[in-house]
Amino acid sequence: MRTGRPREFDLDRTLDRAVRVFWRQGYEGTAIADLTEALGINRPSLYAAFGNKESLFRRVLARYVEQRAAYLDLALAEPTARATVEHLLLGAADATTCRGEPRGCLTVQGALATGPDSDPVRRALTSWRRSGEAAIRARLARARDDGELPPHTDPAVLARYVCALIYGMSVQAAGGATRTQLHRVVELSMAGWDALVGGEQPAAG
Amino acid sequence: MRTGRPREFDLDRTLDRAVRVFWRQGYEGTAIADLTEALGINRPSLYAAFGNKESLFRRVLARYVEQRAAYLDLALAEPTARATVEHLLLGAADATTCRGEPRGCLTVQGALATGPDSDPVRRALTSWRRSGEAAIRARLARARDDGELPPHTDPAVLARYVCALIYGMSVQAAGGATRTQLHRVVELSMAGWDALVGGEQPAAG
DNA sequence: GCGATCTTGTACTGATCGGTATAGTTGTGG
DNA sequence: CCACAACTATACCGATCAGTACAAGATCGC
Repeated sequence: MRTGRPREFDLDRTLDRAVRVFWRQGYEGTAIADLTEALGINRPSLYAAFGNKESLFRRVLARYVEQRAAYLDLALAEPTARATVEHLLLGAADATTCRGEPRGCLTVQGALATGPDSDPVRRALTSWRRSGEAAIRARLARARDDGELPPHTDPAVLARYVCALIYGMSVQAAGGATRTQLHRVVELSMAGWDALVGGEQPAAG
Repeated sequence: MRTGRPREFDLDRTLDRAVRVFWRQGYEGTAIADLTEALGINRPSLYAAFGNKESLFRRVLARYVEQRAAYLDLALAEPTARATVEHLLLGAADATTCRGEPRGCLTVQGALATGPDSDPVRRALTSWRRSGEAAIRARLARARDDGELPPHTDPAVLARYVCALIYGMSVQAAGGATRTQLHRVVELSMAGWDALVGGEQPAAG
């Protein structure tokens, strides 16, 4: 049995609040004082529960990815490449424009350009984005191998194109773009997909 | 005639160095000590020449836009909407992947998510991006009115789509994407444009 | 109740933040 | 040669930074 004085705050609930602070202000723009105030706990409690600022941010990132970027895995599980891409774009548009939550994407705006001290955090975000791109590329490669996409398509280029749209919409969301506006961008992108890849059905023979 | 001891450093040359520091580290990630070291001047000289950190950043932004984002005006002056869009995308791909210079775009990564203290700077960048989008939208609206684009096209959506690609490529460049990789994305995007808008020629009827 | 163990709040650390006072230096105009 | 103006360099300001020492408070096993 765990002895000692019990913690007076809920770990997950507190972590969720920390997610929003880092999401809104970025890693370097967030001071420990901002966190203790938003979390309603004292400094030593924060350090005891989450370690230093960087390790807290990494836990925040993990929770953000698990909750807010869950659409990624769902999208990859879609039966077709087209559905995957549409799910990705719509998921990004929605996740970056949630009412009552910060605009944009933590993995983009959390630490895009930083001073040397924050380099490890910046690299962690970059690494996460790259792994996401790799997963999308693998999914598109499978679609091509299955004959769903034309054999001449380059999954790497396609994945980078899709991710560029996702990151770009995230930047626009951070700048105040509405969900409706981003949905229009997604519609346009999917129309382009259909025009380029050849409609909603694979080649009929 | 200007009397007094002459300045020992070149203003423009020093400003160019400041551009690179803010470009690489972002607004909040840049300390005055970083600047004085990179610029080779003392703290009071910096303040006398450029004012405080925020006003220096605004001058840096103006110079960056004038030099590194010059492709924007050139693109808008292209004779066709297609040439404009291609110029924009290629210009962004090139400007964010210059050898020997920071990767990405200052107007995106300079202050995408910040603490409250840096809010004015963040808003200034957002405002600049929005004005760029508006200019592109106006150019595309003109193309539609001239009959170059189908009458049902929505210039606002199209402009947001193009800007999303630009910002997205900028994020990817900041994450280490190469110029060649981004050029492939541009090629794909332009193929989509042609497939969607209907080829390189306006309707012949 | 007692000691062990953990969390709490307060108060503090050295370092760094943006910004400046001040004195010394180097030039120009008369 | 002198008075003045602008720049340079050092050294400093209060505030804030991330991180912690320490003592009081709370809960467990015994």
